[in-house]
Amino acid sequence: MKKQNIKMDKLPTVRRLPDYLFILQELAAKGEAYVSSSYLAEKMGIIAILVRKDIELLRVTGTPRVGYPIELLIKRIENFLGWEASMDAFLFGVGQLGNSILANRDLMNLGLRIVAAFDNDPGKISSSVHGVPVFDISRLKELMAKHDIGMAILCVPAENAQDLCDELVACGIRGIWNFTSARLAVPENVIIQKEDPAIGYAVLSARLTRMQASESRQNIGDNKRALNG
Amino acid sequence: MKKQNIKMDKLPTVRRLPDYLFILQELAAKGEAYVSSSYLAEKMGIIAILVRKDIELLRVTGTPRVGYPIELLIKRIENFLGWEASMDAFLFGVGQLGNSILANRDLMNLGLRIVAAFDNDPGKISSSVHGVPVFDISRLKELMAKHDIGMAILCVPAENAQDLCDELVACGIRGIWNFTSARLAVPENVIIQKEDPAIGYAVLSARLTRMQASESRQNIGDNKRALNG
DNA sequence: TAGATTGTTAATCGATTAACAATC
DNA sequence: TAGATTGTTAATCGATTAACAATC
Repeated sequence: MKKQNIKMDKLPTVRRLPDYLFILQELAAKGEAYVSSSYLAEKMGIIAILVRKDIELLRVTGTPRVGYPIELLIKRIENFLGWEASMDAFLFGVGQLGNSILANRDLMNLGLRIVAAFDNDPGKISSSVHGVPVFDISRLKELMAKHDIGMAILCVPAENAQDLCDELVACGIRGIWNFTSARLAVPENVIIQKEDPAIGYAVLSARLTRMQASESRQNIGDNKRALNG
Repeated sequence: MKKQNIKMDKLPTVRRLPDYLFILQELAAKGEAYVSSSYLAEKMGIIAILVRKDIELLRVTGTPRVGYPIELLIKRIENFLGWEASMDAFLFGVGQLGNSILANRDLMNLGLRIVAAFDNDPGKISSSVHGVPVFDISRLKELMAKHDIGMAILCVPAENAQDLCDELVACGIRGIWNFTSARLAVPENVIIQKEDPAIGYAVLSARLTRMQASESRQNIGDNKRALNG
């Protein structure tokens, strides 16, 4: 049971790919065939050379003065992410958070198919929440055998997360998308992706704090200038 | 209107701080006074020297053979993130996602106080959702004047996000936590933190794909060895 | 041809890791 | 004193950025 899985190569690029994909799909829908690195850069808020480097990684070559072929870019991004085929998933914990993930159309559009949800509250067992059947957690093994499940989405209370995780690992799950605040320990061959709102909150807080500090420094500077002037 | 705000310095460290904080608070609750870098490293799944570098950035010094003072670490992390005081926020869009954020106790514990929520559906206006009053969006300006709001949390449909964002900027908001899939354009002095589940999904997908590929390569290797043997 | 845009090679920058001296 | 752990300095690594040649 290790806490850390193998490091992902090219992580910054991978993190940008969904955004590229979204922009490219918009262009494709408008009937565009080619896109320049500078166009993508402007849309993404990054610089063009970085876009070209990302595209180089996707092994797509462009044409000077024309740009890069949009359909091929889309195909290569999907290939890079393993998104050519849709992925079947189970979701655990049909509370507020679980519900909001079941309702998320964006993830569906990216090929995530939540084929069943689980809860241990008998009141939540039902034939369908956002079109997904909800089962008692006791039926996990039975239903795992019936589906080819690529990942489990965890939205249960943090205190139940490790136990559930162990059960999932025992059932042979390879990917866990962890929306709980629990730090899960898993074997090396299981991949965990933790989704922690505290991180985004921390980054935003830190930037706001820095900005306010720099503004008040500037104000002091302004006052000084005013006094000097 | 620029899409990109100024780059955050020391972003990788900032992203680790909430996790440190959580571990340190657990230790403090158990009555511990000191912690070693190797203990923190093991809990976080990183190496000890990286922990020491992060702590160096927090300007906390330790004692050889004893470790680092836990209370001071906590204080310095909170200071670094601007978390000494709680932050008042408005939340926009009381759908599934908005509800799940209103229900999130972890964020409350980090000092985020959502003092009001807004929606344009009359059916959702109520005196309290998870203890937070829900107002019609028309009352935004009036209520902005009454509170010292540090950030806005956006959970509205993506197609309404830019309009709302413009209105918030006009009201003087400085920080926007964007849970919609919209790419928002704001002036340079407004900070946006986008929370995009597609990124986590992409990283997990990519790692699963890589792992499967390396495993099947290994199997081929095994077969070859078997054939050769 | 002229000019825009890609592709390549090198430089820079920042984060991580290593080595080891200092210190309790 | 011996040994564990911090603190410092340097090395490495990977991502970003710059410069410019190649190409349509």
